[in-house]
Amino acid sequence: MARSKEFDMNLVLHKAMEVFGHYGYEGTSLPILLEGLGIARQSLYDTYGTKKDLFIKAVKHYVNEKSSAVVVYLEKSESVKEAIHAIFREIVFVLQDEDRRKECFILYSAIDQVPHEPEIAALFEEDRNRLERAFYEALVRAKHNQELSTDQDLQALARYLYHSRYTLTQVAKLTNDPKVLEEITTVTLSMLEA
Amino acid sequence: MARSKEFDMNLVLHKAMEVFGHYGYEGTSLPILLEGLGIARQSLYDTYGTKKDLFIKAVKHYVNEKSSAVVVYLEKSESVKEAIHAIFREIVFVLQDEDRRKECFILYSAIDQVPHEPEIAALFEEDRNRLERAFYEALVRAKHNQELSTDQDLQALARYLYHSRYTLTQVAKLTNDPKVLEEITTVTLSMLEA
DNA sequence: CCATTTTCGGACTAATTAGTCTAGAATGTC
DNA sequence: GACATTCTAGACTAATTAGTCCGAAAATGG
Repeated sequence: MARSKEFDMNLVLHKAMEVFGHYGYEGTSLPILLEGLGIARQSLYDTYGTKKDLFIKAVKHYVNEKSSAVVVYLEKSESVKEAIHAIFREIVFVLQDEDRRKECFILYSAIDQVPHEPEIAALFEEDRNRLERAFYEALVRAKHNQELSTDQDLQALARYLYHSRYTLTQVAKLTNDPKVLEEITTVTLSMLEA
Repeated sequence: MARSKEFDMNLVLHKAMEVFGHYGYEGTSLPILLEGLGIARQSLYDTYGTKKDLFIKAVKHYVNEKSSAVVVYLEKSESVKEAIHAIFREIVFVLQDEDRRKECFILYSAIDQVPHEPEIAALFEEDRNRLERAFYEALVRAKHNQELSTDQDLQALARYLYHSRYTLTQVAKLTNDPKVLEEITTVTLSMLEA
């Protein structure tokens, strides 16, 4: 028999998120990428394919992981409002952590590639459909429960929530003040109290 | 005497916004940039300096131009609410126009460079201070006029408005549907009716 | 110990990068 | 028409780019 694979796929993908998030897709050179991943050049090509392949893998992993958690929250929670608050609390919390925030910025780099990489564009279209539906259904449920009393268009509100979550990483790029993220989130979610 | 300058600085800067906005700063190669600008290589270096110099000039021009208009709106308008609506209507309108939207995306590329280019970071810090103050003072005025009846923290609301305007370009990157921008803006500004 | 596979490191290529230089054509003022 | 300046086009450099190839070291299970 032979030597067994020793790369932890998950770990490497998370490191890739950090590197791509920090330098952007085009801004990440092979040497920088390899140093960030801690593996040799040949190992990258053997195991993950080209730089673009790895980028797409990392983006898919990030988006799917986060979005799945959001869907679970929305579907399982007793209180829809509390679920939504928890979802935003989570992303704000991560963005406030000096270390954990790093990988979030791959989202920004990924959106940057939407016009140039059809696979990335398709990924976000699917993600948007999935999450907008999840938000919408949760909002409908909350309305029926009388948990929600707003008379807003729930479809529009769902879209608003979907994009608001993602735009927090842009806000985080513009300021390091953790308070700002909280303030903005507070205002954003006050929408649910109308 | 001699031949006179023939480049229209404004025109070239706007073309630069479109190119950098489309390809991103790192994604824009010299050949692509020159073709987009419609000038020769040497003319670029003679007139605008390096690629980075031109990028920074274009970003500054874009941000200052747009933000100055916002400040004017906020200071001169009779109705603060109407001014804010007009400000958002304007950006949504531009983002809906197939041609005019192109240059808006330099904002996205610029924010991408905030962690790497101190001059860009300083520009946004100044811009944020200026606009948050302008929004805040307008909101205070509206509150005194009884035009605004919300009991939100006006400082937080000002920050929210500042970032909401900028995040619209991220939304525009994710979808071409012009209706989405309107919907999201409607929800965003419904905040003022609380 | 052996066979197999993984990993590594460095050499290598071909293309592309930003930026400089040069020579000449175009343009405007006197 | 003479002169100063701008603009262009292309050659050129030195560095960097992504990706391939090769040989040896390391590790694993039989």
